Amino acid sequence: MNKEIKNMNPAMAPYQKLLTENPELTDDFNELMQPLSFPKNHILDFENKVCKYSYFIKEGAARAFHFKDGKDITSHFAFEGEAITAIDSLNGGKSKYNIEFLEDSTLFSISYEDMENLYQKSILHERLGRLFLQQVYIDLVERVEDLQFHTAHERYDVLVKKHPHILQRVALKHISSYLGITQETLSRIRAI
Amino acid sequence: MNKEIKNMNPAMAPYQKLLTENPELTDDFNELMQPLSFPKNHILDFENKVCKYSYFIKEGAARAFHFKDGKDITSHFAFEGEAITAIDSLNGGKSKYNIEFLEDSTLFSISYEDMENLYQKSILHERLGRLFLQQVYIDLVERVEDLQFHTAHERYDVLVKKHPHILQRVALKHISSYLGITQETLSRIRAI
DNA sequence: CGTTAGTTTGAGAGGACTCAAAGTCTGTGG
DNA sequence: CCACAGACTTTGAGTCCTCTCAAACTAACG
Repeated sequence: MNKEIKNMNPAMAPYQKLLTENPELTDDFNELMQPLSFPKNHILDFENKVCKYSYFIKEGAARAFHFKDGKDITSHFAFEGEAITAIDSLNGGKSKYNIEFLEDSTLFSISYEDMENLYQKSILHERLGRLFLQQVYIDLVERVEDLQFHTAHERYDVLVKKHPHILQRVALKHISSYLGITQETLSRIRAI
Repeated sequence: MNKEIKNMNPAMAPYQKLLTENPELTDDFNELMQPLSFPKNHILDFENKVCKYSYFIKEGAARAFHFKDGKDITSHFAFEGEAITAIDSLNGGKSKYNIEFLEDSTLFSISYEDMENLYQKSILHERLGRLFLQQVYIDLVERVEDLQFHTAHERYDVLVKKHPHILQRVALKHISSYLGITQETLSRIRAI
């Protein structure tokens, strides 16, 4: 959550605006966050387990992935200032996801339980949660549309344009599954 | 919002639980909702306009769609008890979506502005918004995964299994674009 | 400097697309 | 109540994109 505060720009998302206007919110979060660090390639294995934490990347990079028919499929990337979790455990069930660190990373964790307690602290805390979810929801709608009607080539172009840093920091095999295509197809797209 | 209250089941989503336990929340929403009705085929045209309302279907059905390269693409269906809006206007910008009613429909509308005011009314109101978004986010994650690595045939099977009512009430040409495939391909899948 | 992970290249198969045409359904006016 | 027009769906033929399987090349790391 720290980084967003520094990035004050006119197109700031509503949740970022709320954070800049209420620094105590960040403080409250920080109080409950546990600092952690993991080396490159470390895996948090939540498959068939209940994940009880959200992770906020301070330095480094991570991906969420699962296996489908034996194939490794990446569903999410997170870099500095971004969050990652086994999202399907958010309302208490077992997850199918794992989280792998793509670089030596430092991060903070906060348990869903602490987060729920924090939400009860004030209406502003609840609002932060709501506005944050609103933003990630809108972002995800864009991703759905991207997957729904763009060709592999178009999806790659969108990624290059919107998230160029991913290309520079993530192995192509992970990017290909994130785009919903094979490594070979991605390689051929890039060759053009 | 009304229908959810009636549907009490053990796997109730957290936001539904909150509503059943706090009927006043529903009352507050209902107070601000405007009843509306539209005939089949009626279109709410928000393309390049700012949409300021959310709609909750009481009776009937609707879809959100937009045009890509001249083609009509459905991104969302809503039936009794479900919500629909031009989602990309949620933080104030112009939309690319339209909403079409697929049956004669009665519904309620509530403006984003009223909704924001309602959220300020109490922490429970905020919480309802947060939990609702949490649920639709989780649902959307499933849809992303579905699009990301299932074949056209698998996506159709998922739809049949998870949302059989859609098949019975919506024209196949809309279902095909929702699945990200052509009408012809959908027809051939169904023929098997 | 060898081993392994990651990426590229090649050939062939299959799925989904486009364009075109033929059925089928639905609603409206006579 | 029937007939017709327009919308919707199915079927067909050919093409292109993406996949799989296989092998070669390249980079990273101990």
